[in-house]
Amino acid sequence: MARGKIQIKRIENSTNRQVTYSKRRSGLFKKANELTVLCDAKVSIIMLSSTGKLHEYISPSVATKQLFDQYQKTLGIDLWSSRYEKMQEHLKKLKHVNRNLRREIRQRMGESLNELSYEDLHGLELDVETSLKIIRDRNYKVISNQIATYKKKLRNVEEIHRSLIHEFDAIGEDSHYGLVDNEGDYDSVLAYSNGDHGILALRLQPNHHSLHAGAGLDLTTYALLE
Amino acid sequence: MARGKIQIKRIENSTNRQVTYSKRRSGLFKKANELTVLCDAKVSIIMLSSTGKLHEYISPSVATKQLFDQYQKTLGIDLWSSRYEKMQEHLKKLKHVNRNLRREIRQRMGESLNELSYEDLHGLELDVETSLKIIRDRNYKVISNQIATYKKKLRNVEEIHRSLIHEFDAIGEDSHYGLVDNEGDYDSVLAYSNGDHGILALRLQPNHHSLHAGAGLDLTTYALLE
DNA sequence: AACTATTTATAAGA
DNA sequence: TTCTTATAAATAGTT
Repeated sequence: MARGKIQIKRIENSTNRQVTYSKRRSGLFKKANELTVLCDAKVSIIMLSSTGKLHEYISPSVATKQLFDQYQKTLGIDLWSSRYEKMQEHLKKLKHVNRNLRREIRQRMGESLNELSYEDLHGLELDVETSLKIIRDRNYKVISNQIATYKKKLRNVEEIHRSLIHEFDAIGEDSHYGLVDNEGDYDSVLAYSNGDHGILALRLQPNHHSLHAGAGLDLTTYALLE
Repeated sequence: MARGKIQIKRIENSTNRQVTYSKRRSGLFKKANELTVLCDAKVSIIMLSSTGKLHEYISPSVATKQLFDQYQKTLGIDLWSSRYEKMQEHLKKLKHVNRNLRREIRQRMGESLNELSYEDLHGLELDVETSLKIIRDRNYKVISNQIATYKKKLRNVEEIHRSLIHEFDAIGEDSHYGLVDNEGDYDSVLAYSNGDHGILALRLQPNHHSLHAGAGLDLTTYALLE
């Protein structure tokens, strides 16, 4: 545009290209700024040079995001926002659900009961009662399974023990005392397994025990099983 | 730039502003295109006029999104994606929390107990027992408050009734029979209020009642109160 | 980065 | 809007 007309085509000389890029870029930005001021417009320019460098112009008082938002809104293009909004909705719903879940737990724990009507409060009581019953049954089953396993193990060991004694007697040896010590251990295991009669009773009449008595019994049982 | 210099400041005349916007816009786009070709650059221009109209220039062979992606990548600027990622993280966390909350509720209801260790199962039992106790106490309190209110109301009515009878007796009239019928209603209300002795007993020894007996009692009480 | 001859953009008017 | 045109501004090539 001066000292000779140029063809609008790629400048092959890399240095020249760089220089022209720099000059024209500032020219473009200046024009953009004038336009912004003169016409009260919002302008965003993003440029990437052939060498990968990035430059941008953005009208004063306009956030790039804001302009892009309007851009999308105007063109109806899904750049990101529709996905973004869907996510936001999803988030909102999840938060709401979580709030409700928390409230339900709190109420099942006996908090925030003021919010409940008579009917709901009563329903909650029945519900928690049922739940407790189920949990107790489960607990009983787990414990009695354990005990059954121990009993079975015990019977096996006793069997082996008896056959060993039988063998020893048949041979007529006197290495007997060492085994008597072990027999003491078997007895204590037997004592544990006898404990389940009490638990069985608990199950058959679970509601005749006070809460703490029941809890205490279970605690003891656990201690025995470990 | 011709036929007189102008100040770079907002053009107040709306028509002139529009015209200038249009002219300069095409000028800017032309320059942008020249820059694109001459320097092998990628350019995106987005403009919003003061009237809200949007125009854009985008270098041939460059998708806007692609350019924005590079823009973000190059500058590391949070256009959307970092916020998007944060949201996604947030969502993930919420979902996780949600899952846990649901599991807790299920377990408090006696489901999915397989996942629990002995200790946890036992802890859960104790926990639900405690919760049930709290809920029962609360239930009792609500009910007894209601009963107290009814009693108070009843006393008022009785008071009025007595004074009425008194007045009638003093006057020596014989409009007595009609009131006897009403007295029957008062008695039945009295019967309700006496029901709370049973609930009091429940509270004092709440664990001596079977679950279903307790529930039944509460149901009856509600029926009476309604 | 500065200069400047020339091209280009454009303000005002039609 | 578009065209015209006098003039301001941009800039290619040079230093």
